[in-house]
Amino acid sequence: MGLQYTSDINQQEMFKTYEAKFKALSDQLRLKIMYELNQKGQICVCDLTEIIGLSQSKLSYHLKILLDVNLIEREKIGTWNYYRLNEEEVRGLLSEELCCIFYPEKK
Amino acid sequence: MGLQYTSDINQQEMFKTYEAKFKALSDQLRLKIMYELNQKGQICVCDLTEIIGLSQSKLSYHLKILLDVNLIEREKIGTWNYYRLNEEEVRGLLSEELCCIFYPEKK
DNA sequence: TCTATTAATCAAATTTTTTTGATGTATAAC
DNA sequence: GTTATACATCAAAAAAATTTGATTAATAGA
Repeated sequence: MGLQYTSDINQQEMFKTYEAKFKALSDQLRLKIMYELNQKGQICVCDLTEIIGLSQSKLSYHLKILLDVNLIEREKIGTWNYYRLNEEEVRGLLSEELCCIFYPEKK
Repeated sequence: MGLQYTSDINQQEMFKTYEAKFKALSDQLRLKIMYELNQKGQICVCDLTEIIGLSQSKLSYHLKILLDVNLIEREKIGTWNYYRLNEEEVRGLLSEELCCIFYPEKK
């Protein structure tokens, strides 16, 4: 069992949190990003622009949205920023059927 | 090449489908609607306006968005339209932790 | 040092969503 | 019939998200 959200304040906070997470997922480009991160495990921005065919600033914009709601993680290595899925977060949000957009098989 | 072409099309269709579903969920009011439908099982629009405190036209607008992506179902009984969750759909999309926004216990 | 590459961020323009109030249709109640 | 309630839908206004191009800063290599 998860946490109990009995008070209206907490409930409203909870809805706000999930609103942001679902909003982050409600975009084809960002779903494609999630998919590619899942496929490749970890990618730098420079490679993602080629794979997805987005301008760099557009990609940065969408990555930030996913990062802000904790669906993906960033690691800086020298000049490059590598991104990967936050699998725990994704598993807590999405059905096993989708996890982790779109997980090839159960672990 | 034809195969690849076809699979890209399907993938794009898939992303479009999930984009719409997540977009429907990416709103506090609609999450609250989902929550109340889950709590009450089935509600008519007239009661929902009071419970959620929305104008009727606004509520109809948001219900249609959820209905269009198959997350909720409608049944007309006399003058009233009753809405309820589409549990199968919700289970196929969301984690057990959330299902069905926010399912009280596992079945 | 000078130059190229990586990538975040900003402001302006554009596009999409949401809200609001009004209207229309159907059923029910008197 | 007349009136009230239920609810979908429309068009215009308001609000929010996205795109674009430019700028900036940091690192790496010649």
